[in-house]
Amino acid sequence: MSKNYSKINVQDILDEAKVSRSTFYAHFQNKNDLLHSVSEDLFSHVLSAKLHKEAEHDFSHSSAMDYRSVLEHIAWHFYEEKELMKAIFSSEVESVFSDDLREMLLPSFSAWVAQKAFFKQGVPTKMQSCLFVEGYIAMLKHWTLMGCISSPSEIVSFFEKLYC
Amino acid sequence: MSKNYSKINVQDILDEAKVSRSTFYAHFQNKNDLLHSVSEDLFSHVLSAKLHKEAEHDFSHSSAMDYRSVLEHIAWHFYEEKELMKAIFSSEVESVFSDDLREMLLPSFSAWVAQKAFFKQGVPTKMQSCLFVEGYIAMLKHWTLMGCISSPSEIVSFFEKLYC
DNA sequence: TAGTAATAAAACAATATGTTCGATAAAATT
DNA sequence: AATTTTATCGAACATATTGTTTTATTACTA
Repeated sequence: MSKNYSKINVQDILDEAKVSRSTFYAHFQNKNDLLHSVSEDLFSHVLSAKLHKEAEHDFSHSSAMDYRSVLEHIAWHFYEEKELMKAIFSSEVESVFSDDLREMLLPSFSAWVAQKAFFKQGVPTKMQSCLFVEGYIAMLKHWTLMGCISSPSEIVSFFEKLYC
Repeated sequence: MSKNYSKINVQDILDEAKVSRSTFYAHFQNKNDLLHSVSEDLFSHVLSAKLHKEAEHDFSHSSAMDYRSVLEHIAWHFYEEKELMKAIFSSEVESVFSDDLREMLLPSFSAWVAQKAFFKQGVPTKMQSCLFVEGYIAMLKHWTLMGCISSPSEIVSFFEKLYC
């Protein structure tokens, strides 16, 4: 954690993971590719139709259309991996990760805006979806960088107070 | 504008600007340094104490504490340089530029939150400042990438409707 | 145990970054 | 007008990073 994250190269990752250069490139095309697979691991199941019971937290009874459950679910994953999330958000790969996150979240937020869960009169719908997504990502980032002081549930409450 | 902006290197900039390698490095330390100076050019005067009359738009009578004037003033600059802004927001240097913008805006937003211009009960003050800044940057980015369809004044109205 | 898959180490090519130096042209100073 | 200072250029150079390839070795598995 001591080095400037914006200057980490492939070799640093290899040294840290004690993996050889050739092995790395057998599995990933490049640095970003590695990050995408981390995103995948983190979020592949979050927005899937059936949210099954998990050891740490139970979201099995919530519908995918229930924005509060979804947002809290995501926040829980950040909480569970807070060291990794902090490292990612502090680094230059932050933008790639945020892109993945944005892509995953936008369809849901669009639906929530359309269903008036979030909606503000007189502002273009598409703009609202985009900005609410950005807002939630910004909130996760700020929360993570501050050391995840509040609980995931409080984070969603803050979000509601700010944007609803 | 045809090339993928996320993969522009120093040589591309030199070719485009018809400037030699050695001349570039005589003026800038690296690619980011160039971008910082672009940011500087764009915003150095925006939050300065005396806003003087400009040809295109007159903000000379607005106080620096008047958030609406400041936000609209910034939006005007984006509007005037919309092609450049779009290029920047489409590229990998976007995060560096956004950092500059954030750094410039945060003190003002902190003040506005403290003065209750924006303020939401029950949310940490620091979090509010950060998220309002991010929100405004996200709005400028979205607006720019969509081709600056609305006017700067409307943008600020949208912002107020979403966040006040 | 024999065969398959994963990893390692090292050499390699390709690309990008940043520096240095001597020559040339433009601008400013006297 | 002559001189000095400044800005630019082109080219060569060192260095760092990326990604590929090859061969050898380890570890799993049928």
